[in-house]
Amino acid sequence: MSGDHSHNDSQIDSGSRVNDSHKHKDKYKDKEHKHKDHKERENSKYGNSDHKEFSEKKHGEKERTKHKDGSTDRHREKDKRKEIKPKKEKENGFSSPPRIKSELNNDDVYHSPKSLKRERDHDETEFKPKKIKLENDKVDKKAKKRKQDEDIKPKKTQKNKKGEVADGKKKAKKEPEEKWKWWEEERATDGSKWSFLEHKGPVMAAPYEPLPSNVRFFYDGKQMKLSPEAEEVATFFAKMLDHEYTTKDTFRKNFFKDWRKEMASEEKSKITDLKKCNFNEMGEYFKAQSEARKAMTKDDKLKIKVENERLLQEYGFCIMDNHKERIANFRIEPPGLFRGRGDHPKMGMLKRRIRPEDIIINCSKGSKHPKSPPGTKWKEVRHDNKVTWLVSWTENIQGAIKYIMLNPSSRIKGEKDWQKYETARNLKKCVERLRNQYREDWKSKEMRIRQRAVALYFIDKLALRAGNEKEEGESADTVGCCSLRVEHINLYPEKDGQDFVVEFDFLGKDSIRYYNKVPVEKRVRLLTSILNKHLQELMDGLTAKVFRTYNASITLQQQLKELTTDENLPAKILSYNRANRAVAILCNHQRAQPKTFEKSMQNLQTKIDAKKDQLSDAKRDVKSAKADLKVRRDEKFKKAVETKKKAVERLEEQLMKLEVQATDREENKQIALGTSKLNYLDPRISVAWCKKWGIPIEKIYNKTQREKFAWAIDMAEDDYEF
DNA sequence: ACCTGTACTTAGGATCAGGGCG
DNA sequence: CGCCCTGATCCTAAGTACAGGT
Repeated sequence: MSGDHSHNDSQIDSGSRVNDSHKHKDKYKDKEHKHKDHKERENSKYGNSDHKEFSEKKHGEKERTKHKDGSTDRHREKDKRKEIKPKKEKENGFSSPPRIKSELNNDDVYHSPKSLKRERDHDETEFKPKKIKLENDKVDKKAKKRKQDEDIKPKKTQKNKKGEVADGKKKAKKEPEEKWKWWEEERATDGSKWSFLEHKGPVMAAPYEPLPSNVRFFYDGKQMKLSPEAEEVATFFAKMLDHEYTTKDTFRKNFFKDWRKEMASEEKSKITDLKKCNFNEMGEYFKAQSEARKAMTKDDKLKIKVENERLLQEYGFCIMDNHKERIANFRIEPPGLFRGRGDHPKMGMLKRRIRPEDIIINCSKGSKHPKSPPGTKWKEVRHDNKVTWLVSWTENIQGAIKYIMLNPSSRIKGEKDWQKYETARNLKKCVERLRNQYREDWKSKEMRIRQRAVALYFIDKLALRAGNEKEEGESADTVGCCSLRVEHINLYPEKDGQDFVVEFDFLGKDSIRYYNKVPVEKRVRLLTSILNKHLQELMDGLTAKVFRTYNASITLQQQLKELTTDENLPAKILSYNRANRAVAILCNHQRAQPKTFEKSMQNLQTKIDAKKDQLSDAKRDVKSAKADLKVRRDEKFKKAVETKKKAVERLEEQLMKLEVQATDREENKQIALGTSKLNYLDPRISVAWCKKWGIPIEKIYNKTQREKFAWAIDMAEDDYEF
């Protein structure tokens, strides 16, 4: 932790969220690339009470954006043409080396990638996508089939479309057909998400099993038998006994209030104070259960595994348009106590059991729709092919709708993902124009324009999230760009040798702290709907989040270019991870340092030391073998020398691997790479990199990831340019 | 203009499983 | 061969975006 909380002491005009931006603009402009962004962040999930007060509310107007037809089609047409990009490219070729290397603990050294990335990108000029009509005229390359970047447009057409409804019904053929390449097919253009959909419905939560009678509950020291309803809720609490949640006031209060609602009337009149409740036996019981589970014979474990597999086979797949597709979450969420993240006002509330009567099923009219459990009814069975979900219900804590949808490997998710990256690539083509524009807009005499421009600037430069409005008191107090409040920012005319530094310190999504100091200006206040409306006018399909995708992907591409050296494989992988890490830092993807981190680091160090010892022994052996050889030139000794040398080499390689691993792990202790890899990085960049350097894709993507990115793995060539 | 509801992506932590190791 | 760690998977909360109604 950098522990730098200095922001509180020197309040420079915190009230001036007013725009006097332009004034400093020019200098910023020029020095932008020389400054270093200090980016530090600390994990402060759950906490950080200093962020609590609201000195003001958001306000402002909201606007509606009408546009868009169906949505899917949004990007359709434009995406049709394929283009061949000229190799060129060098995103922003410029220096400002990211010292990814030392980023940790060196807050003043590490330049958050964003700053490097954008200082200038001359793309625009250099980036001239030509829309080449011809099919693969570009035979050049391995005359492969599709060339990387024809945008989302699929070329290999096929009939389907209307025909689907019909054939859909005939049960997808044997299915596991040879890996279906949906990306080679046409997409629907009418806003429909599917033509045929059949599934088995959700797996309901297991019914409550009352505790054995020897597991007792005590109130005020006296044993008390609870009604099953009250007992079930009590077990939820008992299961969390050693979690710190149960010590929090809000949690306890919410829990107790909801618990009492489930009590029978005598229970309710007796049990009036949570502090007098003793759940220990219950807690112990569950602990014992989980111990027992761990200790099960492998036979029993196997049984469970088989059963799970059966469930998966039966409920884990659906038929959508002739293909059997994996469902992501086919189980209904079981009841329990709500665990919000951060300082959530509703933590501890009872998340109630979902009954069939709460559930809406969505499927094809002509399909065999799932039957509700005996004696029950679904709330509704509908046939809406304008949406992708199979099952939905309304959750009782926030009143939000929950859905069962398909796995990321499915066509329906994959297409959308692909489209997302194409939109980001479109942004690449006009990002320079947009940047010039918002810089111009800083000078506008209209406050709204200036605010909008400043917000956009931060979203672009710092990859902040949009910051939708939230209902106060309904969830943790977190913000994004458009909802930042004065107390989240401090302005310093001068700090650490830089002029006009803005210091951000706020809790973002999931109550993850964002802390960063950056030279720049202004303050913001507007609604995301207004911002997005503006963005939409600038580029079809553009919204605030596209900037995150764009900046993440472009940063990866650049960093890979910059960091990859012609070394051994582990070193290359390290480079990849560092490039990935640069993105994760940009996007502020954090994780709690693993509890076992120190220990595992030590273990690794022990291994390294041992390896070093072995190595020096081996080296000594080589020497003595050589000496022997000198004394007596003889095949046998010669061989011995060779063998020993080999051993040294092997050990050196192993040592190097371990050291790389240690470096990687250390640099990564508080950084989560998975989120960006899964959601922000155009997978084609990674695939191309692997191809270019001859690295097996398995080193970068695990099985699940390869499934999700099958489309990219299949289509990207080594020269793919984002 | 404003509000509400819906759909879908993004997110970190909890839990699980299986491979390496003493 | 059981134990320990790690990476994979599961879980579901918390975001973004936009439509539609008034």
